[in-house]
Amino acid sequence: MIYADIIVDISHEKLDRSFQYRVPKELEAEIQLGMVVTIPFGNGNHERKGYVTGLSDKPAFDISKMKELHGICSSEETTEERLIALAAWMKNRYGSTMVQALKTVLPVREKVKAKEKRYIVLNMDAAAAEQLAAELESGRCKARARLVRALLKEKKLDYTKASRELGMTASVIRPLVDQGAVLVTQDEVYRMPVDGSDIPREQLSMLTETQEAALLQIQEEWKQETPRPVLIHGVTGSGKTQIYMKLIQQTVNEGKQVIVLIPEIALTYQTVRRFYGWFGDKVSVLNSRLSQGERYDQFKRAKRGEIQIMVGPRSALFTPFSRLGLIIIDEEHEQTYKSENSPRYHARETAEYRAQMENARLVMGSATPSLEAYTKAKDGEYRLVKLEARYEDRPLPEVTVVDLREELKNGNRSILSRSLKTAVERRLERGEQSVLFLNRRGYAGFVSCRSCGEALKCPHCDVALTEHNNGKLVCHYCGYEQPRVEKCPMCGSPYIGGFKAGTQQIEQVLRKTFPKARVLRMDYDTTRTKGSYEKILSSFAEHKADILVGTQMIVKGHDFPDVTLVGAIAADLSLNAADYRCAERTFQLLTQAVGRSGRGRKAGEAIIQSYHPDHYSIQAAAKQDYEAFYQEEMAYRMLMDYPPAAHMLSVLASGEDEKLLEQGMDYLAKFVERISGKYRVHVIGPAYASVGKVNDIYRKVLYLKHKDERVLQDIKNKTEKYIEVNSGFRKLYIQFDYT
DNA sequence: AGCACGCCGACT
DNA sequence: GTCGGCGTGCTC
Repeated sequence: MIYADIIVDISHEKLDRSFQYRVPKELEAEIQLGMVVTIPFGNGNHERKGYVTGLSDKPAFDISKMKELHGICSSEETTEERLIALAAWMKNRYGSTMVQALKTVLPVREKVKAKEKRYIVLNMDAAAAEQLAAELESGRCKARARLVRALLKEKKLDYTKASRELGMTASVIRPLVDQGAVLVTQDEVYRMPVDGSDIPREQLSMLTETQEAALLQIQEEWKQETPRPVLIHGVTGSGKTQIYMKLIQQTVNEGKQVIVLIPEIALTYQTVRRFYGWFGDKVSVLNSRLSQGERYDQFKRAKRGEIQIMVGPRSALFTPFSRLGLIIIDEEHEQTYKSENSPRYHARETAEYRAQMENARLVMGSATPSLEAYTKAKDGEYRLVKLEARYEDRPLPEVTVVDLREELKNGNRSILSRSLKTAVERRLERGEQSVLFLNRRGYAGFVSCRSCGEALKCPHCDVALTEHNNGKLVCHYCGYEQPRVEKCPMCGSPYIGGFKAGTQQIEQVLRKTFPKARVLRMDYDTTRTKGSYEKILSSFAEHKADILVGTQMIVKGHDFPDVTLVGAIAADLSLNAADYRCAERTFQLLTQAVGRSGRGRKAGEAIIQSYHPDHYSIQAAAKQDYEAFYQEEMAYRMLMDYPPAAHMLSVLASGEDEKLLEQGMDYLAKFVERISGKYRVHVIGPAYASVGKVNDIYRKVLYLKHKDERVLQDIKNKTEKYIEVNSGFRKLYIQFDYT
């Protein structure tokens, strides 16, 4: 006897789990993981669709109460099945549940139905409704009267909103529907995220010689029997985009479809415009601001073959194309390609798998490839294509690294070094623009005591509080607020204050130092409202300001031809993050920043301020020398057994009970040591996670390192089982992640 | 989501 | 007692 775990295709959080059904004898040979089946469900035994998420020969439920599944839906939806197979792979690779993997791969199914616009409307005129309401009130039907009254005020009510805000349940609404008093309707109109119809069509521009050579190499690889993924290593401004466009065009001409992944931050109106300009209505663009409904519409259009090209962030990878021919990942090194939620998949790996599964090609590009990808390219797993020349042979900007320690020794306590100050002055005189950025990733403008060194922390989240302009101290995790303090709560010293390194402070310094300059600020605070991001960028592009100051978001992918100076205020803020990738991130950011200078006809300059001017990531970035950085960084990773030299698995546990968490993690660490003895796995921790406490939930983490990924996978599977059978872990939430 | 169950106030 | 509204909980 075979039993199948099935996820019911109904959209509700309550049904977010699987149910077990008997598989009829005649279907035993045929049934497979990921298939769509029909099942009787619920009290009325309504027939519904479900997905097979597990098969077993042992029942996990009282057999006398178990129903038998009806049949297999003939695989009309082959794309869907392939995506379910992808989900199954993700489940194994990243260690999530099948439900979570399915939800990631088929957001269509549950999210859509949940968000599908259903409305309640009156089915009678106002007078009749008024009478009905009165009748219902005089009777005992208070809830129904409430609904009718609400409908009199607002003739179209959102179904879910109505049930939440008015406390309606189906048993209130249904009798009214049966009675014919109201109607439940739903509209199904495509909502276009961006209307591309008014954007003029453009011809693809001619390729330069170097671009043409790169294109030929890629096409040559595609002619191989089993084409490898291609990694384009092209310096900033070498024109990778033009190559992508040619490849997309070629693929579409072959009658196949294309997915283009772009980091969220680069999905600006400019980018979207370019795609529409080149490919018109063959393209659809996704972004995270789209509602679930809008997103679903675009997926549906893709499934029906109405579009051939999908552009979007990480999640666009799951576009249900049936004839997928090419996946492009731009800015392959970007952190956003790694999902933060379970399954914590990486878009590069997952794209590689999907491409292989569907016989599609994969092309990645970056000016600063991730160590993982570049290592694979070096090992011949990926085909490496280099694109060295800068577009129109523009020279690289001249880079100066300023030692901030020297500045302090010479009595300059300002955020601006003397060289940066004079450089900005020169731009102002010449009417050119400057960009100054502060890499505050993972860093907050904390308040600390200069006498005991203690920083003020959030009582719930154990992270440093950030000082805002209004004088309040705010926790960026949970939103906790407290007024500014005059004395250090630890030692009573009055010497307590902020570390003045936020973009706001820099903006103030700039305004004071250059009173005539027009300064624009762009950071998380100024880009929160809709459209403000584009507004700031376009007003700077139109030269309505002289200086743009902001966080790293300003150095990603925007072309400002009049910018001839880029300054990194404190390059080493990111170097001090508690993460083995901090040098890589610093190098990437600085390289990108330097590349932003001198994109127009005028020569550019870049100034990097740092307390570690000799660090290889800063030196290599200054010289735009990727290879030098790669050698140094790879040596460090090999020495320390960090990825990609070895593989690393993190086990993150969280729970409300700190004692229990501590005990559980210690047990887990011992268990892992015991079962991994013969493999010599390196176990680190357990330690508190970098954010040790969020909303009163404690978090601890354990790291495992080993050269062979399969060893870690084996340990992960065994640990998962151990956790499952041990009731001591019931109250802990445990997540695995390959970092 | 959709169904049964059971509680509770109103009326025979 | 009984009837019906309406919240609650379960679905293999």
